[in-house]
Amino acid sequence: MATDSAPHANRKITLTDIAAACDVSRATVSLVLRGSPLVNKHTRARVEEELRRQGYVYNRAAANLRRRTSSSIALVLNDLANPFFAEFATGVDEALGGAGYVTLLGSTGESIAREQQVLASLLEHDPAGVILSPAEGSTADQVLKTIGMRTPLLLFNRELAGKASPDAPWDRLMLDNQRGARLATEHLIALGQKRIAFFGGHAGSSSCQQRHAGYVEAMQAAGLPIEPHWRIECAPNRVDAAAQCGALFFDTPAPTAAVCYNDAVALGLMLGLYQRGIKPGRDFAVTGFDDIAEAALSAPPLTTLASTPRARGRQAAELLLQRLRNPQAEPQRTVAAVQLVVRGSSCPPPAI
Amino acid sequence: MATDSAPHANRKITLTDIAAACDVSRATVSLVLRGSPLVNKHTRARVEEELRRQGYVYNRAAANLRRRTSSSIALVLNDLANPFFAEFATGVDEALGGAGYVTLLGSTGESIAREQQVLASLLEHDPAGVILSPAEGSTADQVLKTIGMRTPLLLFNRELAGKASPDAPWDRLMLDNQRGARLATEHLIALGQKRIAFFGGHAGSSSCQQRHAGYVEAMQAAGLPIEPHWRIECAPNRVDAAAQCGALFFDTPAPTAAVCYNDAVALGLMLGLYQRGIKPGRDFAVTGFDDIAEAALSAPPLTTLASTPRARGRQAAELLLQRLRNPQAEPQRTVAAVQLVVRGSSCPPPAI
DNA sequence: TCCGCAACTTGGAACGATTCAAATTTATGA
DNA sequence: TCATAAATTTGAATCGTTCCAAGTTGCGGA
Repeated sequence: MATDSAPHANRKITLTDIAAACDVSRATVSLVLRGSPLVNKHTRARVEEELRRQGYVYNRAAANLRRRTSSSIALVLNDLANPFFAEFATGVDEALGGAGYVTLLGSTGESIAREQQVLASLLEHDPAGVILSPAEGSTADQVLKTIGMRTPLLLFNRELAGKASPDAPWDRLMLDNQRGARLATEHLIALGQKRIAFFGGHAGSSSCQQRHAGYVEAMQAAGLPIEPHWRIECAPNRVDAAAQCGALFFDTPAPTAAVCYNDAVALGLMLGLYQRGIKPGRDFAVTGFDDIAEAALSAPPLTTLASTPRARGRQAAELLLQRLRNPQAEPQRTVAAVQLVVRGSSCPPPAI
Repeated sequence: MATDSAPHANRKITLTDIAAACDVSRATVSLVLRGSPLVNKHTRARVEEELRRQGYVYNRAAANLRRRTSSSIALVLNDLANPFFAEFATGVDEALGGAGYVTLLGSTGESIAREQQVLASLLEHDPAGVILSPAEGSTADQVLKTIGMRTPLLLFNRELAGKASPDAPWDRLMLDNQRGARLATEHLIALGQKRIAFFGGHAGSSSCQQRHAGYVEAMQAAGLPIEPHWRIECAPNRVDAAAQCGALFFDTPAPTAAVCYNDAVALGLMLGLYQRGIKPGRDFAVTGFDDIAEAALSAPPLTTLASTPRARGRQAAELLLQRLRNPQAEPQRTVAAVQLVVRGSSCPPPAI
C-alpha cells in the first residue's frame, strides 16, 4: 500500500510547486533551500515541511546553469579494470564527494580515439575540472584541442606525448618511479646482490623508462655492470611475464635478482621461476612495483613499492580542487613518493 | 604561440555568440547543431565553420533542462576497489557511453549511511536511471525513500533487505549463485568425490546462502550426506580462509573436496592445504567462484565459475536502457548464468 | 501621527538551450 | 505577372533555479 508521501508521480516537483502550496514566491523557497538567514523562522518551517511532504529534489543542473557554476569533475582513466586505477578512482570519488562534487566517469581502455570521444562527451556536461590518466601515446595537442583552456586539467600517472607537452598549462601528479626503482635496486644491492636484471614493461612507456632510469642510477652508483641483455621487455601482465622468464637465463652467469616493472610482472616472473625449479626468495630475488593486494599474499610475499593509489586519488582530487580555488596560480607538478615494502621475495644471492 | 582558434578565454561560447557572428538567429544555430534537414546547405556550412572557429562546446545541461530529458546514469557501487566491481563498472560505462549516456559514479564503501548520501547527491543531478549494487544490509525502505519512483532503478548483485523488498518496483540483475555452486558440486561428484565440504563466506550474506543452497541441492540429488560441521564459515578473503583450513580436518574421515564461497577463499584454502602438506588438485579438490584474474594462474589453476563481470556491466546498462525505453513494462528479474571453468584444482578423491 | 529602519518578501530578468507557430524568402506553374 | 506552394528562418516562450532591485510590513521613537 503506497502512502501519499511516496507518490507514484513521474512529473517532477519544482520550486514552483512548493511555492504555490505554501503561498509564497519562488524566490523565498529558493532562499529556504539554501539556508539563507533572510527568511522568517515560521515561513522556513512551513516551506521545509512542504518540501518534505512533496518529496522535492533539488535540480542542481538548473541551479548550475543560472549561477554559471559546476558541481562535477570528469575522471577519465585509461584502464578502470586495473585494480590500481580502481583504487585511484575510489580515492578520487571519496575526496570529491566530500567537497560536494560528483564524479563523471569515463574509461578509455587505452584507446586514444575513445579518449577523445569520452573527453568531448564529458565536457558537454560542463565539468569544473578534469582528472586524466591518459591512454598510452595520447598527445598534448589532441588533449589541448578538445579540452582547450576552458577547463582545468590534472594529469595523473603519465605525461602526454608531443612537443607541446612540457610547457602545457596543466597540473600534474606523478609517481616517483625513478626513485622507487632506485630504492628497490639499492635494497637488493644492500643484500649483496650484484647481478641484477630489469624485467618487464615496454621500453616505450614513460613510467617504464623512469623506473629503468632509477635502476640504472643505483647500479652505477654501486659500480655494478649493466648488461644490456638483462633488460627484458614484456607486456605488463602475469602471463607474458611468466612466458619471458627464460630470457633471464640465456647466458651464464645468469642474474640472481630482478627489479620488475610492476607487481603483475613480478608475480608472473615468480611463477615462471617456480616452473624452472628456481625458488624465488631463496634462489633468486624479485621486487615489484605498486603493492597490489596480492603482493602481500603471494608465496613468497613480494617485496615491492607501495604507491597507495587510493591516497593518490584523494591527492589528485585535492590538487584539482585547489586549482579551482586559485585558477591563476602557476601550473604545478607534484611527485608522490613511493615506499619500499620489504617482504620475503628479496634475498641475498645464493652462496656459490 | 597560441593561435586565434585556441582561445585562452574563460568565458564560454554559447549559441548566441555563434548566432551573432553568423548573423542568424539562435534557433537556426540550434537546428544546425542537431543536424536538422530544415536548414539551408549554405547556412549550415557557414554556421559549422563558425562553431569550429570559436571552439563551441555544446551545453547538454541547458538542453536537458529545456527538453526535460537527461543524459546521465548514476552508478553506485558498494566497493569499486574490488576488481569484480571495477570490471563491472567498466562494462557499464562502455555500454552507456555507446548509448550516449554519461556515468555518474558513486562508491559507498559498504556503508549504508554513505549510500544514502551518495544516492541523494547523485539524484540532484537528475540521472535518467540508477544502477545500484547495494551495501550489505541496505534496506528497500531506505532506497525507496531516497529514490522514490522518480527514477528507474536497476539492482545488481544483491537483494535489498526488508519486507518491502520482494515486490518493490525495480529491475534486478543477479548472478545465478545457486546453479553455479550446484554445477561445481556436480562436477566434483562426477569426478567421484563423496565427502565434499562447503567452505567460506558468511552464512548471513544472501549470495552465500544461495551458493550453499546449490551445494545442498547437488549433494541431495546424488544421495550424499551433508555433514553440518562441513560447512565452515570465514571472511571472504585469503587470509582468513587460510587460517580456517584446519577446521576441515577436525574429524575422520575428513572431506576430500571443498566447494568454496569464492575464489579468494579457494586460493586461501589452497595456501592452507599446502602448509599442511596436502597438495590441492591431487590430494584434495577445490573449486572457487568468480574466476578472478589469478584463478587461471594459481598453482594448480583453480576450477571455478566465471561470472564475467564486464559482460554483466554491459548487461546491466542494457537492461536499464531498455527500461527507459519502456517505463511501463513489468519489473524484470534477470539471472545471469555463470559458467563452470574446469582447471587443475579439481580432481578425483585419492585412492584409499 | 508620521518617519525611518529593520526584517522579510517578491516580480521579473537572467542562465543556454529547444520548440513551434508564424514570418519571410525563394521557387514553381499557369 | 501573380498567386501559391515549398523552403528557410525567426521571435518569443519555456525548462528550474538564482539574483537583484524594489516592495511590503511592523515597530519604535519623535
